[in-house]
Amino acid sequence: MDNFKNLRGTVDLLPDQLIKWQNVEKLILEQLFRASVKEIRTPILEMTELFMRGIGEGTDVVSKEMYTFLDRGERSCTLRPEGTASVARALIQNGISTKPSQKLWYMGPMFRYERPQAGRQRQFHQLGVEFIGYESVRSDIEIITLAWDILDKLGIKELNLEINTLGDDIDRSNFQKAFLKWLEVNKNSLDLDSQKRIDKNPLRILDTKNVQTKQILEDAPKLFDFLSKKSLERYINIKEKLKLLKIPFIENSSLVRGLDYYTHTAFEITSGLLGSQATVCGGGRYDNLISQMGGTETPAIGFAIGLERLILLSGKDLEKSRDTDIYIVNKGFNAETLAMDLSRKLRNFDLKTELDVSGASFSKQFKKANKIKSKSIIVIGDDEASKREFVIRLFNNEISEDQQETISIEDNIKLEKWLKSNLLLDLKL
RNA sequence: GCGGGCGUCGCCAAGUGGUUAAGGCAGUGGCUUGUGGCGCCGCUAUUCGGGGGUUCGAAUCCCCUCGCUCGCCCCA
Repeated sequence: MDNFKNLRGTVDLLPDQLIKWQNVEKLILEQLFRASVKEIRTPILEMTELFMRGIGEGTDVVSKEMYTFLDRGERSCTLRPEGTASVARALIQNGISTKPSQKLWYMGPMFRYERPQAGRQRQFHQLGVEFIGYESVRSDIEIITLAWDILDKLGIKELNLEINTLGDDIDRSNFQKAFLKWLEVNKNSLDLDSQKRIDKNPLRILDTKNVQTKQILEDAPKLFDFLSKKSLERYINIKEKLKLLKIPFIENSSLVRGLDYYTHTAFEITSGLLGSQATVCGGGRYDNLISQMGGTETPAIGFAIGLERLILLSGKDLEKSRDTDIYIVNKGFNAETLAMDLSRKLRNFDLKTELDVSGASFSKQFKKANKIKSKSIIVIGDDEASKREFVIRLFNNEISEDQQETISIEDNIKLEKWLKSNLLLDLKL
C-alpha cells in the first residue's frame, strides 16, 4: 500500500525549520506590540460570498484560485485566500466600533489554488496588519513604515518599496470610462489576456507583463491624469513624508494590485533575491471595503507579508536554537524517581533541561547528552539514589572529572549556587 | 490552466540492457552493562515514484500515469 502524502502545494514544517519560524515570529510580535497593534483571530473558513463581494468577482484570486466546497448543509464555504475581508466582516458583525480606531494584526494560513513554485504554495502564511478607521496621510505612512521596519528588524536587505495611487472611486470611474473608450479602439493590438480583462477587470490591464501591450499602453489615458486635486495632493503628501523619513521608494504607475478593494495608496515591497515571486509584502488603502460589506463608511489601510517568503529572505542567524543546559542521566528504580523530581525542580529556572526517559545504558545516555551538545549533565544512579544525592558536571570540551560536583537532593541552596555560577550567568551575558 | 527539467534508502548520490543495486552522511547494535567526543566492527533498498509493454534478461528502452521542481499567468 502506498503511504499517505501531503496534498500538493502544502508543506510540513519540521522541528528544525520551525526554530527559524519561531524566531521570526517572535521578532514580529515584539515589533507589533511596541507599535500598539492588537491581534485579531478570525476563522480560516468563511462563506464564499464574503470573498466574492469583498475581494471582487473579477479578480484572479476569486475567479480561479479559491478553495471552495459545499459543506454538509449545502453551504458554499471557502478557505480564506487573504485576511482583510474576514477582519472587516468580524468588526462589522461584532459591532466593534471603529470610532476609537483599530490597529489590528493577524497571522495564519491562507489558501490559494495555484501551481506551486518557488515562493508559492497553496497553503501559505501571512502576517497582516490593518489600520481601520484611519484616513490620515500619517496612517498610510505608519503602515508603510511598520512593514518596512519589520523587514528591516529581520535584517533583510535589498528591498524595494514601490508605491502608486489608485485615486478614489470617482477618480477611478472617470478614468475607467476614458480607458474603456481607448480600449475599444485599441482592443485588437492587445495580447489575449488583456483582451479578456476588458470586460472583467480593465484596471488590471495596466500592470500586464506583456511587453508589446506595455508599449501600446503608453499612449493610453493615465489614471494619474484623472485624479482629483484632493487625491493628487494626498499622494504628493505621502511621497514627501516618505522622503522626510528617509524611506526609499520608487513610483510605479502600473502598480494596480489584484484585489478590487484598493483605493488611493497601493504599495508593494519586493526583493530581487526571491526569484520570480518577488513580492514579500503588499498593501494599500481600502476606504470603501467596509461600507461595501454593509458597515458604516470606514477608511482603512493595511498590508500583508508572506511569511514563507520572509523566511526565505531572513538570515541564518535566526536558525540558531538554544542548546540544552542540563541533560539528566538516570538509571535504576529509585534513581529514576529522584531524577523526575529533580527535573521538575529544574524547570523552575530559566534553563533548558532534558530528562532521559529511554532507560538505556549509562553509556548511551552520555552519548546522547554529548550529541545534543548539552552544556552540562546530572547523573543519578543507584549509588547516588541510596545516598539521596546526585552528581552534576559541566560538559566542556575536555573530558575531566575534576569539574564534577556532588549535591544532596535536599540541598537547593547548593544546587542554585551551582546553576548560577555555571549556567545562569552565561545567559545574562 | 499552459510550457521546460527531474524522480535509485531519511538525506546526498554511483549505476545508461546482463543479475550481488556502489559509496558517503544520518540512524542503529557492539568493542566499552556507571561517565561522552576519536577509532574500529556489524546492521540498515528482494528493489530503483506507480502501472503496462519490448526483451532470454530492464533502475537502464517505449507508452501511460502520479509526484516534485522551475517558469508563464497572478500574487504573499
